[in-house]
Amino acid sequence: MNHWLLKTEPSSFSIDDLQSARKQTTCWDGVRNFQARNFLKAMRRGDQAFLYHSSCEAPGVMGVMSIEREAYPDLTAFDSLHEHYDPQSKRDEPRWFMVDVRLVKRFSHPVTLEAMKQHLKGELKDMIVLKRGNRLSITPVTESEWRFITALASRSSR
DNA sequence: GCCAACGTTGGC
DNA sequence: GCCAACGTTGGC
Repeated sequence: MNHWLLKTEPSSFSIDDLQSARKQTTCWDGVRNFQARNFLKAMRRGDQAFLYHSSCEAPGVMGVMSIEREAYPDLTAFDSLHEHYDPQSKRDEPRWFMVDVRLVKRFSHPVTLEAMKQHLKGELKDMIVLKRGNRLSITPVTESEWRFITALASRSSR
């Protein structure tokens, strides 16, 4: 099983939105970056992913999701009225993909970016999302990073 | 609102 | 294939 981190701006889609979604499941659409897309396509059913809030007051990991459906064509790319429309993505040759995710656990105490930065020289020194200038909306998370962050979340909720 | 960092585009 | 210009991301 692999682990991932998926960014979202809470002003457009937040963990609240996922929690109130039917079956607490949604399609993760709108990814328009090739590297991120390739990670999307590498996801397997049962993989787990952090839900990360970016561009907000307190950026950080808000909870855990599971991959419910593996990559399939992102339909919003075909819709000329959609803000994520991409005329270069064709139905018979899709350029962009999405997966379905389900909320598994909402942290009672999110692991903030600030908290993660405390470990920049330790356990999280290689974490992609913490690297300067990082803009990738989907990144792999190593097994040890995953364990460390979930431990932080349970520790701070005591 | 600012600005550094980065990916993409397009002219050559 | 290079690279400048441009648009976007995201922390602060």
